[in-house]
Amino acid sequence: MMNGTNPMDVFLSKCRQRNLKITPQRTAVFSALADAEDHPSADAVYQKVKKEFPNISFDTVNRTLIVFSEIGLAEVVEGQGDPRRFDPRMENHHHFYCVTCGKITDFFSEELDKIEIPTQIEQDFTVISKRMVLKGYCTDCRK
Amino acid sequence: MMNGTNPMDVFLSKCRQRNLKITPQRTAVFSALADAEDHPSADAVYQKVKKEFPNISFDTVNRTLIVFSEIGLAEVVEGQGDPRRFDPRMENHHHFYCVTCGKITDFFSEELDKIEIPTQIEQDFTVISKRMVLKGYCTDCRK
DNA sequence: TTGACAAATAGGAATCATTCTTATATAGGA
DNA sequence: TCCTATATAAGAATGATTCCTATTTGTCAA
Ligand SMILES: [Mn+2]
Ligand SMILES: [Mn+2]
Ligand SMILES: [Zn+2]
Ligand SMILES: [Zn+2]
Repeated sequence: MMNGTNPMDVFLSKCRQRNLKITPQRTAVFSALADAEDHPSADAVYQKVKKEFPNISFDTVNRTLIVFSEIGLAEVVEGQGDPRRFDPRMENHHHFYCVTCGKITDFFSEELDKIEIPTQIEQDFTVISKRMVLKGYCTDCRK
Repeated sequence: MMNGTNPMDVFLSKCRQRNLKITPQRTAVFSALADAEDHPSADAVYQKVKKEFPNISFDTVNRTLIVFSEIGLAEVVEGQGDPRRFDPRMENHHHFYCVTCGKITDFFSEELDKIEIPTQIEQDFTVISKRMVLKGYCTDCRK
């Protein structure tokens, strides 16, 4: 049998691997996150999903997102003490963070990906991800 | 008249520049932060300062730290939706974040500092800082 | 040195995000 | 279809941060 590689198939197979039930709520949260381009907070995802499931609770959305981050369907990205923000994009990439509006913009750079981590760090720690985080003003916020 | 370059002198001159009153509380918060090596949260700084000023309020510490970050005496560093963490070290440097215990370890690398930001990003945004953020397990947390 | 006043503070309330608790509902295998 | 481990909704509890306001204080000009 063939296993597609579209996001929904990945979701289904990851859930089955982990014996996580495929509930309508979980599926809806996944779709909402997968579609998001804006590194949404749990509350932002909740607002989206609520349109389809008016009765869903914030707790379910939040818990589900954390589960996703645990099983490799999303990643929790760096914030500034703001609510957690979730990133559905699992490819290696980098972030620009606007200090005015808080928007996080993805960008890609093979150059940056190639960067060598200093030997000392590699020795002392087990590195599982690396990312360049830029801060500054986005197009909208610089006048 | 000579202007020292030790941290306390920098603090005093920045405050005077901005017409910020030099209060015992502000001074104590600065000292506590300047001594910290652990990217403390506002609450961590509060606990330290309280030993010297038992009556200081959390709000004063928190507000003061935010002021410091606004006038270039500290920087708010990336967290994970945890409370804000503050970094008194203003030299360009990089971070290793332990996903288990949350400890943030500084490291330096001229190599990383030299990295070129992609032209597209430079065009679209005004970049004010760049930092490599590594995630993984620290010495204590990897078994 | 003193007085005036803008700025800063303490303390507590309010807000906001997150996590916990528990009674109920349900997905998925037997 | 039935059973049971999981998942859910709802709301309480927690934790961090910010706001509010009466009071205090650093600074400067007289
Ligand atoms: Mn991203
Ligand atoms: Mn640092
Ligand atoms: Zn912006
Ligand atoms: Zn650790």
